[in-house]
Amino acid sequence: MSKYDCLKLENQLCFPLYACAKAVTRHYKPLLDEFDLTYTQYITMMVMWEKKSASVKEIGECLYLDSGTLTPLINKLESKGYIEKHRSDDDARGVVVTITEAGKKLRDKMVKVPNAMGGCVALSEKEAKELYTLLYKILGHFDEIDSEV
Amino acid sequence: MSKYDCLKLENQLCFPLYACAKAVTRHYKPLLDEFDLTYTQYITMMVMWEKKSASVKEIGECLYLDSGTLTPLINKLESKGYIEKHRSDDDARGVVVTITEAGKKLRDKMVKVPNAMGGCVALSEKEAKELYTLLYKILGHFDEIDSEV
DNA sequence: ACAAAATAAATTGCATACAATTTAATTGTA
DNA sequence: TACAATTAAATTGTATGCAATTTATTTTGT
Repeated sequence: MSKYDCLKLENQLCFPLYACAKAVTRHYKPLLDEFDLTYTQYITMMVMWEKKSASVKEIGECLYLDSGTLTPLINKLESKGYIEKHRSDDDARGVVVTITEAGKKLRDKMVKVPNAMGGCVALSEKEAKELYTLLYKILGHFDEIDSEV
Repeated sequence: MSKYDCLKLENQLCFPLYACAKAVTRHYKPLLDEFDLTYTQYITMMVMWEKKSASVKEIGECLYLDSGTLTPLINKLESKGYIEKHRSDDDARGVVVTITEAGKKLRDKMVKVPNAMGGCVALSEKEAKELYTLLYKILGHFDEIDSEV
Protein backbone atom coordinates (compact mmCIF):
# COMPACT_ATOMS: atom_id res chain seq x y z
CA MET A 1 0.00 0.00 0.00
CA SER A 2 2.68 2.49 -0.89
CA LYS A 3 2.25 5.55 -3.05
CA TYR A 4 4.62 3.83 -5.44
CA ASP A 5 2.27 0.93 -6.14
CA CYS A 6 1.09 2.59 -9.34
CA LEU A 7 4.65 2.29 -10.67
CA LYS A 8 4.80 -1.45 -10.16
CA LEU A 9 5.05 -3.50 -13.30
CA GLU A 10 2.29 -5.83 -12.13
CA ASN A 11 -0.14 -2.93 -11.75
CA GLN A 12 0.31 -1.74 -15.31
CA LEU A 13 -2.07 -2.46 -18.14
CA CYS A 14 0.40 -1.16 -20.70
CA PHE A 15 3.02 -3.75 -19.85
CA PRO A 16 1.09 -6.98 -20.56
CA LEU A 17 -0.15 -5.27 -23.70
CA TYR A 18 3.40 -4.51 -24.78
CA ALA A 19 4.72 -7.93 -23.76
CA CYS A 20 1.81 -9.78 -25.34
CA ALA A 21 2.12 -8.01 -28.65
CA LYS A 22 5.81 -8.87 -28.76
CA ALA A 23 5.14 -12.48 -27.79
CA VAL A 24 2.58 -12.85 -30.57
CA THR A 25 4.81 -11.44 -33.29
CA ARG A 26 7.68 -13.56 -31.96
CA HIS A 27 5.54 -16.68 -32.25
CA TYR A 28 4.49 -15.71 -35.73
CA LYS A 29 8.10 -15.66 -36.84
CA PRO A 30 8.64 -19.41 -37.46
CA LEU A 31 5.36 -19.53 -39.39
CA LEU A 32 6.28 -16.51 -41.51
CA ASP A 33 9.89 -17.52 -42.02
CA GLU A 34 8.64 -20.21 -44.40
CA PHE A 35 7.36 -17.46 -46.65
CA ASP A 36 10.34 -15.16 -46.08
CA LEU A 37 8.06 -12.48 -44.63
CA THR A 38 8.30 -10.49 -41.43
CA TYR A 39 5.19 -9.78 -39.38
CA THR A 40 4.94 -6.20 -40.65
CA GLN A 41 5.37 -7.36 -44.22
CA TYR A 42 2.65 -9.96 -43.60
CA ILE A 43 0.05 -7.46 -42.41
CA THR A 44 1.00 -5.16 -45.27
CA MET A 45 0.22 -8.03 -47.64
CA MET A 46 -3.13 -8.43 -45.87
CA VAL A 47 -3.97 -4.87 -46.83
CA MET A 48 -2.87 -5.51 -50.40
CA TRP A 49 -4.88 -8.73 -50.67
CA GLU A 50 -7.98 -6.82 -49.71
CA LYS A 51 -7.42 -3.61 -51.63
CA LYS A 52 -5.41 -4.85 -54.63
CA SER A 53 -4.22 -1.27 -54.98
CA ALA A 54 -3.57 1.45 -52.41
CA SER A 55 -1.42 4.49 -51.79
CA VAL A 56 1.30 4.45 -49.17
CA LYS A 57 -0.85 6.82 -47.17
CA GLU A 58 -3.85 4.47 -47.27
CA ILE A 59 -1.73 1.51 -46.23
CA GLY A 60 -0.38 3.63 -43.39
CA GLU A 61 -3.89 4.48 -42.23
CA CYS A 62 -4.85 0.83 -42.18
CA LEU A 63 -1.77 -0.24 -40.25
CA TYR A 64 -1.04 2.85 -38.14
CA LEU A 65 2.35 3.18 -39.81
CA ASP A 66 4.02 6.17 -41.46
CA SER A 67 6.07 6.50 -44.62
CA GLY A 68 9.28 6.22 -42.61
CA THR A 69 8.40 2.64 -41.83
CA LEU A 70 6.46 1.82 -44.97
CA THR A 71 8.77 3.11 -47.68
CA PRO A 72 11.62 0.67 -47.01
CA LEU A 73 9.15 -2.12 -46.21
CA ILE A 74 7.28 -1.64 -49.47
CA ASN A 75 10.58 -1.59 -51.35
CA LYS A 76 11.39 -4.97 -49.85
CA LEU A 77 8.01 -6.43 -50.79
CA GLU A 78 8.53 -5.06 -54.28
CA SER A 79 11.96 -6.69 -54.55
CA LYS A 80 10.35 -9.98 -53.49
CA GLY A 81 7.96 -9.52 -56.40
CA TYR A 82 4.69 -9.38 -54.46
CA ILE A 83 3.81 -5.75 -55.21
CA GLU A 84 4.63 -2.98 -57.64
CA LYS A 85 4.76 0.75 -57.09
CA HIS A 86 4.38 3.67 -59.46
CA ARG A 87 3.57 7.35 -59.20
CA SER A 88 -0.11 8.15 -59.25
CA ASP A 89 -1.47 9.68 -62.47
CA ASP A 90 -4.00 11.77 -60.59
CA ASP A 91 -1.60 13.17 -58.05
CA ALA A 92 2.11 12.98 -58.73
CA ARG A 93 2.87 13.31 -55.01
CA GLY A 94 1.27 9.97 -54.32
CA VAL A 95 2.57 6.48 -54.94
CA VAL A 96 0.19 3.71 -55.87
CA VAL A 97 1.08 0.24 -54.69
CA THR A 98 -0.44 -2.65 -56.63
CA ILE A 99 -0.44 -6.36 -55.92
CA THR A 100 1.22 -8.66 -58.49
CA GLU A 101 0.21 -12.13 -59.62
CA ALA A 102 2.90 -13.58 -57.36
CA GLY A 103 1.40 -11.58 -54.52
CA LYS A 104 -2.02 -13.04 -55.21
CA LYS A 105 -0.63 -16.55 -55.33
CA LEU A 106 1.05 -16.00 -51.98
CA ARG A 107 -2.40 -15.55 -50.48
CA ASP A 108 -3.32 -19.13 -51.29
CA LYS A 109 -0.18 -20.44 -49.64
CA MET A 110 -0.70 -18.37 -46.52
CA VAL A 111 -4.32 -19.24 -45.85
CA LYS A 112 -3.27 -21.75 -43.21
CA VAL A 113 -1.18 -19.25 -41.21
CA PRO A 114 -3.93 -17.63 -39.10
CA ASN A 115 -5.21 -20.99 -37.96
CA ALA A 116 -1.74 -22.23 -37.07
CA MET A 117 -1.26 -19.10 -35.03
CA GLY A 118 -4.69 -19.33 -33.41
CA GLY A 119 -3.58 -22.57 -31.82
CA CYS A 120 -0.92 -20.70 -29.88
CA VAL A 121 -3.35 -18.24 -28.32
CA ALA A 122 -5.03 -20.05 -25.46
CA LEU A 123 -8.34 -18.19 -25.54
CA SER A 124 -11.86 -19.45 -26.04
CA GLU A 125 -13.98 -18.00 -28.82
CA LYS A 126 -15.76 -15.83 -26.28
CA GLU A 127 -12.59 -14.57 -24.64
CA ALA A 128 -11.03 -13.78 -28.01
CA LYS A 129 -14.09 -11.74 -28.92
CA GLU A 130 -13.93 -9.88 -25.61
CA LEU A 131 -10.27 -9.09 -26.10
CA TYR A 132 -10.94 -7.97 -29.65
CA THR A 133 -13.66 -5.60 -28.48
CA LEU A 134 -11.57 -4.14 -25.67
CA LEU A 135 -8.56 -3.55 -27.90
CA TYR A 136 -10.61 -1.79 -30.56
CA LYS A 137 -12.25 0.30 -27.87
CA ILE A 138 -8.82 1.58 -26.81
CA LEU A 139 -7.73 2.07 -30.41
CA GLY A 140 -10.94 3.94 -31.16
CA HIS A 141 -10.41 6.29 -28.28
CA PHE A 142 -6.84 6.99 -29.33
CA ASP A 143 -8.12 7.71 -32.84
CA GLU A 144 -10.51 10.25 -31.37
CA ILE A 145 -7.81 11.92 -29.31
CA ASP A 146 -5.47 12.06 -32.27
CA SER A 147 -8.05 13.49 -34.65
CA GLU A 148 -8.89 16.23 -32.16
CA VAL A 149 -5.52 17.79 -32.86
CA MET B 1 -17.59 -15.80 -46.95
CA SER B 2 -14.44 -16.56 -48.83
CA LYS B 3 -11.72 -18.92 -47.78
CA TYR B 4 -9.52 -15.83 -47.56
CA ASP B 5 -11.56 -14.25 -44.77
CA CYS B 6 -9.13 -15.51 -42.19
CA LEU B 7 -6.45 -13.35 -43.82
CA LYS B 8 -8.45 -10.15 -43.45
CA LEU B 9 -6.97 -7.60 -41.10
CA GLU B 10 -10.32 -7.09 -39.39
CA ASN B 11 -10.54 -10.78 -38.51
CA GLN B 12 -7.18 -10.83 -36.76
CA LEU B 13 -6.70 -10.69 -33.03
CA CYS B 14 -2.98 -10.12 -33.41
CA PHE B 15 -3.41 -6.88 -35.29
CA PRO B 16 -5.37 -4.82 -32.76
CA LEU B 17 -2.96 -6.17 -30.16
CA TYR B 18 0.01 -4.99 -32.19
CA ALA B 19 -1.60 -1.65 -33.06
CA CYS B 20 -2.82 -1.04 -29.52
CA ALA B 21 0.57 -1.69 -27.96
CA LYS B 22 2.16 0.74 -30.37
CA ALA B 23 -0.53 3.35 -29.73
CA VAL B 24 -0.02 3.09 -25.99
CA THR B 25 3.74 3.49 -26.13
CA ARG B 26 3.30 6.33 -28.62
CA HIS B 27 1.00 8.12 -26.22
CA TYR B 28 3.42 7.54 -23.38
CA LYS B 29 6.10 9.41 -25.27
CA PRO B 30 5.12 13.01 -24.44
CA LEU B 31 4.75 12.05 -20.77
CA LEU B 32 8.13 10.33 -20.70
CA ASP B 33 9.92 12.97 -22.76
CA GLU B 34 9.75 15.23 -19.71
CA PHE B 35 11.96 12.75 -17.91
CA ASP B 36 14.17 12.01 -20.91
CA LEU B 37 13.16 8.34 -20.79
CA THR B 38 11.88 6.04 -23.51
CA TYR B 39 9.11 3.56 -22.77
CA THR B 40 11.52 0.64 -22.53
CA GLN B 41 13.81 2.61 -20.24
CA TYR B 42 10.75 3.48 -18.12
CA ILE B 43 9.69 -0.13 -17.56
CA THR B 44 13.30 -1.06 -16.87
CA MET B 45 13.31 1.57 -14.13
CA MET B 46 10.10 0.01 -12.79
CA VAL B 47 11.98 -3.24 -12.33
CA MET B 48 14.85 -1.42 -10.64
CA TRP B 49 12.51 0.51 -8.32
CA GLU B 50 11.09 -2.77 -7.11
CA LYS B 51 14.23 -4.86 -6.95
CA LYS B 52 16.88 -2.22 -6.17
CA SER B 53 19.38 -4.69 -7.58
CA ALA B 54 19.11 -7.30 -10.33
CA SER B 55 21.17 -9.07 -12.96
CA VAL B 56 20.67 -8.38 -16.64
CA LYS B 57 19.20 -11.84 -16.89
CA GLU B 58 16.63 -11.15 -14.16
CA ILE B 59 15.63 -7.86 -15.73
CA GLY B 60 15.25 -9.68 -19.00
CA GLU B 61 12.98 -12.27 -17.44
CA CYS B 62 10.76 -9.56 -15.97
CA LEU B 63 10.48 -7.65 -19.24
CA TYR B 64 10.74 -10.44 -21.83
CA LEU B 65 13.87 -8.81 -23.25
CA ASP B 66 17.28 -10.28 -24.03
CA SER B 67 20.79 -8.94 -23.52
CA GLY B 68 20.87 -7.69 -27.10
CA THR B 69 18.22 -5.14 -26.19
CA LEU B 70 19.11 -4.65 -22.54
CA THR B 71 22.86 -4.14 -22.72
CA PRO B 72 22.74 -0.88 -24.69
CA LEU B 73 19.61 0.23 -22.83
CA ILE B 74 21.22 -0.32 -19.43
CA ASN B 75 24.30 1.55 -20.59
CA LYS B 76 22.10 4.51 -21.42
CA LEU B 77 20.35 4.44 -18.04
CA GLU B 78 23.76 4.27 -16.42
CA SER B 79 24.99 7.28 -18.37
CA LYS B 80 21.89 9.14 -17.19
CA GLY B 81 22.95 8.31 -13.64
CA TYR B 82 19.91 6.27 -12.60
CA ILE B 83 21.65 2.90 -12.23
CA GLU B 84 25.11 1.41 -11.84
CA LYS B 85 26.48 -1.85 -13.14
CA HIS B 86 29.33 -4.01 -11.94
CA ARG B 87 30.42 -7.61 -12.33
CA SER B 88 28.92 -9.99 -9.84
CA ASP B 89 31.24 -11.19 -7.05
CA ASP B 90 29.55 -14.59 -6.93
CA ASP B 91 29.64 -15.25 -10.64
CA ALA B 92 31.92 -13.20 -12.84
CA ARG B 93 29.80 -13.97 -15.86
CA GLY B 94 26.91 -12.01 -14.44
CA VAL B 95 26.43 -8.25 -14.22
CA VAL B 96 24.60 -6.77 -11.27
CA VAL B 97 22.61 -3.62 -11.94
CA THR B 98 21.90 -1.41 -8.92
CA ILE B 99 19.70 1.63 -8.57
CA THR B 100 21.36 4.92 -7.60
CA GLU B 101 20.06 7.70 -5.35
CA ALA B 102 19.18 9.69 -8.47
CA GLY B 103 17.25 6.66 -9.68
CA LYS B 104 15.31 6.50 -6.44
CA LYS B 105 14.51 10.20 -6.62
CA LEU B 106 13.22 9.76 -10.15
CA ARG B 107 10.55 7.48 -8.74
CA ASP B 108 9.01 10.34 -6.77
CA LYS B 109 8.89 12.53 -9.82
CA MET B 110 7.28 9.84 -11.96
CA VAL B 111 4.52 8.78 -9.58
CA LYS B 112 2.02 10.84 -11.54
CA VAL B 113 2.81 9.23 -14.89
CA PRO B 114 0.57 6.10 -14.63
CA ASN B 115 -2.44 8.20 -13.75
CA ALA B 116 -1.82 10.64 -16.56
CA MET B 117 -1.64 7.72 -18.93
CA GLY B 118 -4.69 6.00 -17.44
CA GLY B 119 -6.74 8.97 -18.59
CA CYS B 120 -5.92 8.15 -22.20
CA VAL B 121 -7.17 4.58 -22.02
CA ALA B 122 -10.92 4.74 -22.29
CA LEU B 123 -11.76 1.65 -20.25
CA SER B 124 -13.79 1.24 -17.11
CA GLU B 125 -12.22 -0.35 -14.05
CA LYS B 126 -13.99 -3.60 -14.89
CA GLU B 127 -12.96 -3.62 -18.54
CA ALA B 128 -9.37 -2.84 -17.62
CA LYS B 129 -9.37 -5.78 -15.26
CA GLU B 130 -10.82 -8.06 -17.93
CA LEU B 131 -8.23 -6.96 -20.44
CA TYR B 132 -5.48 -7.47 -17.88
CA THR B 133 -6.66 -11.01 -17.19
CA LEU B 134 -6.94 -11.92 -20.86
CA LEU B 135 -3.50 -10.58 -21.71
CA TYR B 136 -1.84 -12.46 -18.86
CA LYS B 137 -3.68 -15.59 -19.91
CA ILE B 138 -2.09 -15.37 -23.34
CA LEU B 139 1.30 -14.52 -21.88
CA GLY B 140 1.05 -17.43 -19.48
CA HIS B 141 0.28 -19.84 -22.27
CA PHE B 142 3.23 -18.60 -24.30
CA ASP B 143 5.42 -19.04 -21.24
CA GLU B 144 4.27 -22.65 -21.02
CA ILE B 145 4.92 -23.31 -24.68
CA ASP B 146 8.36 -21.71 -24.47
CA SER B 147 9.38 -23.62 -21.36
CA GLU B 148 8.40 -26.92 -22.99
CA VAL B 149 11.37 -26.56 -25.32
C1' DA C 1 -2.65 33.74 -61.82
C1' DC C 2 0.41 33.16 -58.11
C1' DA C 3 2.62 33.07 -53.66
C1' DA C 4 1.69 30.63 -49.29
C1' DA C 5 0.00 26.66 -47.04
C1' DA C 6 -0.73 21.95 -47.18
C1' DT C 7 0.16 17.27 -48.57
C1' DA C 8 2.62 12.65 -49.90
C1' DA C 9 6.86 10.17 -49.97
C1' DA C 10 11.31 9.76 -49.06
C1' DT C 11 15.22 10.49 -46.08
C1' DT C 12 17.70 10.86 -41.72
C1' DG C 13 18.60 9.74 -37.09
C1' DC C 14 17.77 7.39 -32.89
C1' DA C 15 15.97 3.58 -30.06
C1' DT C 16 14.28 -0.66 -29.81
C1' DA C 17 13.65 -6.04 -30.76
C1' DC C 18 15.62 -10.20 -31.51
C1' DA C 19 18.24 -14.01 -33.83
C1' DA C 20 22.84 -15.57 -34.08
C1' DT C 21 27.50 -15.46 -32.80
C1' DT C 22 31.31 -14.57 -29.66
C1' DT C 23 33.70 -14.27 -25.26
C1' DA C 24 34.47 -15.31 -20.62
C1' DA C 25 33.35 -17.98 -16.70
C1' DT C 26 31.20 -21.81 -14.29
C1' DT C 27 29.36 -26.65 -13.87
C1' DG C 28 28.89 -31.31 -14.53
C1' DT C 29 31.05 -35.44 -15.24
C1' DA C 30 33.90 -39.21 -16.85
C1' DT D 1 40.90 -33.02 -12.14
C1' DA D 2 40.76 -32.12 -17.25
C1' DC D 3 37.29 -30.92 -20.33
C1' DA D 4 32.93 -30.82 -22.56
C1' DA D 5 28.57 -28.59 -21.93
C1' DT D 6 26.26 -24.77 -20.20
C1' DT D 7 25.51 -20.11 -18.99
C1' DA D 8 25.63 -14.71 -18.85
C1' DA D 9 26.71 -10.61 -21.38
C1' DA D 10 28.21 -8.43 -25.12
C1' DT D 11 28.42 -7.99 -30.05
C1' DT D 12 26.71 -8.11 -34.81
C1' DG D 13 23.32 -7.74 -38.25
C1' DT D 14 18.64 -7.05 -39.90
C1' DA D 15 14.06 -5.01 -39.50
C1' DT D 16 11.08 -2.19 -37.55
C1' DG D 17 8.86 2.38 -35.40
C1' DC D 18 8.59 7.04 -35.33
C1' DA D 19 9.89 12.01 -34.99
C1' DA D 20 11.81 15.50 -37.81
C1' DT D 21 13.33 17.21 -42.07
C1' DT D 22 13.45 17.46 -47.10
C1' DT D 23 11.62 17.35 -51.77
C1' DA D 24 8.15 17.52 -55.13
C1' DT D 25 3.54 18.52 -56.06
C1' DT D 26 -1.05 20.23 -55.37
C1' DT D 27 -4.46 23.40 -53.13
C1' DT D 28 -5.89 27.69 -51.40
C1' DG D 29 -6.62 32.37 -50.66
C1' DT D 30 -6.28 36.77 -52.58
